[in-house]
Amino acid sequence: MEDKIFREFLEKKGLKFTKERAAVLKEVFSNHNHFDPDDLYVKMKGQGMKVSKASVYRTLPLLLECGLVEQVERFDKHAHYEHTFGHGHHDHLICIKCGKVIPLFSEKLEKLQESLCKQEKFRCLTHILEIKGYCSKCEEKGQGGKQKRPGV
Amino acid sequence: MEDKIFREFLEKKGLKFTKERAAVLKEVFSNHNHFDPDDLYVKMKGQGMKVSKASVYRTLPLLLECGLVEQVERFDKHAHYEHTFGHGHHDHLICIKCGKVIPLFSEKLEKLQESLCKQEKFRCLTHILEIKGYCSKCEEKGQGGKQKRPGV
DNA sequence: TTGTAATTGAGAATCAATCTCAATAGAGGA
DNA sequence: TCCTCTATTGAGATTGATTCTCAATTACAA
Ligand SMILES: [Mn+2]
Ligand SMILES: [Mn+2]
Ligand SMILES: [Zn+2]
Ligand SMILES: [Zn+2]
Repeated sequence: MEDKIFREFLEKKGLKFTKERAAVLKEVFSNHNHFDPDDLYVKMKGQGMKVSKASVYRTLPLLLECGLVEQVERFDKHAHYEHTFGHGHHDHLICIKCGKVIPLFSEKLEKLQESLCKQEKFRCLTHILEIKGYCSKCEEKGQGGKQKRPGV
Repeated sequence: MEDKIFREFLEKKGLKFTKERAAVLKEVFSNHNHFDPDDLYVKMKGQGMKVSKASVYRTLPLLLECGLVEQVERFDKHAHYEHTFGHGHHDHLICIKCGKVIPLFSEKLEKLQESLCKQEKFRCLTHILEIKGYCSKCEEKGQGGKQKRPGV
């Protein structure tokens, strides 16, 4: 399914559905975790797949452009992604103590954003909402100890 | 005012309110624009102020920690900030064609986020909401032409 | 004044991301 | 099939923001 979408997207742009691009796509959709480009590259190499780092870095923006993946939690120094096809768009609650990422979706929230954009005559295409704080576990344990993700 | 806040914050941490830190603070509050660390450094140098890049990069996280500045629009490759003291928190609409950044604040939106967090038993501290699309001007001009900010 | 710890700046180091470029692959045409 | 043209690839070099290192300096309190 995502193959079809990607293939058609590439065709429309006069680009080819090569095995390297197919491999990246496949890996991206192999599970539902968030990932960063290097993770992906290492994992593919580990499985004996044939790709270069350059191809990974070149393919991800294409997947982004055709809407198969979205970027998430860029408070780290490098980009993170997740595939979105087959899921819906969602936002993220991020625990600054343990690093846990909790997906959040609210129709009401989405609608409200849309209506606010309309008021500004702004045509909204995408958005990123990241809420940072303490997850229930870390909250009850108290906030002592070292943050896993300082500077947030 | 912001001097007082910063000074007390530093004191509480056993850090000193040095002239370098004071200079960065002053520059950050000299106007209401968004900025990035290098801009700030160059501007300070241009005015003959005495700072190093290292001090700028060291001071900004402190200002972040004490709530005098917030980070915004990290879709560029480097960090951007704005001072928030004396303003309220607000979110941003970002035009992917011309790069314009439109501040947005909605009490309703903030409250809704809070209540969603409560449902998840998540203690929310901060959040970043960035909505990307076309501003009214770019929308009416049509979307032809090259994006100023590709990859968004 | 002296001791101690924090701070500073210059430059080196890091490291994600991008770019370069020669070698390849693939599609279509002759 | 053979040729040509263009897109693609990977290895490695390069970039550029940020962080780190470390010797020199400063601030402060005893
Ligand atoms: Mn997610
Ligand atoms: Mn703003
Ligand atoms: Zn947690
Ligand atoms: Zn615009």
